[in-house]
Amino acid sequence: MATATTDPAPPVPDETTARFLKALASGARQQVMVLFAGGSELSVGEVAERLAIGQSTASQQLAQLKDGGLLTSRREAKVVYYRADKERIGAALDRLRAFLDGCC
Amino acid sequence: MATATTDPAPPVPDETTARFLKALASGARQQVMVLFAGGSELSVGEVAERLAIGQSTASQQLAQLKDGGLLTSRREAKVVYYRADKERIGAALDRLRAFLDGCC
DNA sequence: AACTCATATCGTCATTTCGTGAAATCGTGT
DNA sequence: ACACGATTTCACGAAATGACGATATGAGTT
Repeated sequence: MATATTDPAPPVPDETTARFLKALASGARQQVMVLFAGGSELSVGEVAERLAIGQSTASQQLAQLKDGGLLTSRREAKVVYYRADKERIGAALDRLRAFLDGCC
Repeated sequence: MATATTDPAPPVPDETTARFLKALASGARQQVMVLFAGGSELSVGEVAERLAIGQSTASQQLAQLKDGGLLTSRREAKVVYYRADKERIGAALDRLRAFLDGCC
C-alpha cells in the first residue's frame, strides 16, 4: 500500500473540488446562486428571466454549477427545476479547507 | 443606519472573497500553492524553477495569489519571499462559508 | 555613478471563457 | 405520428485570461 492512514492532504485539489472552484469563480454564477437562497427551487426560464439573460445562457450556467456540485436538478414534466445542493456544497467546502490546511 | 446587527448574508460575495475564488480557480495557481505547504517561504525564482515556468509568469501568479489574500510577501535585499497567509486564508474560507450558507 | 541580480511591468499572441441566436433534443398531450 | 413548450446543444464573435520575451524598476555592490 502506498499510504497507511490518512493522507496529509492531496498535492492538488481533486477534480471535483477544482470544478467547484471554477464554477464559483464567476460573478455571473455567484448571482445565480443567490437566487437559490432559502432552498428555493427555480426553473431555467425563471433564472433567465430574473437575471435578464438569455435562456441558453442560463441553462449553461446552471449546468456548470451543477457540474461543480452546487446544484441539483429535477425534471417535472417539461420543466427542469434546479436547487442548491447543501450536502455537496458542504463536502466541497470541507475538501477545500483540507487542501488549504495542507498549504499553511 | 441600514442594518443593525449581523447581516444574514451578503447578496453576492464581497470583492475580497471574489478575488480569493478567482485566484484559486486555476490549476496552475493551485500547483503554486502546494509549494508553500508546511509554511515554506519561497522566492519568485524558486517558484519559477520548481514549476518550470517563466520568471514573469511566476511573478504574475504570485501577485494574483497575494491579491486574493492567499500569500504575503516579504522583501529581503533583492529577493522577495512569498509565504502562505494562514490568517487571511481562514478568514476567506469563513466568508465563503457564510455566503454559501445564505444559498442553501 | 555604473554594474549586477532579482523582481515587476509591458506588449503580444494563443487559449479559454462568456453570452447570444439557431437548431436539435426531450417530455407531453392531441 | 404530429405538434408544442422547455431545455439543451451547437457555432460563432467578443471579451477575459495565461504564458512568454523584452524591458523597466528596485536594492545592493564596487
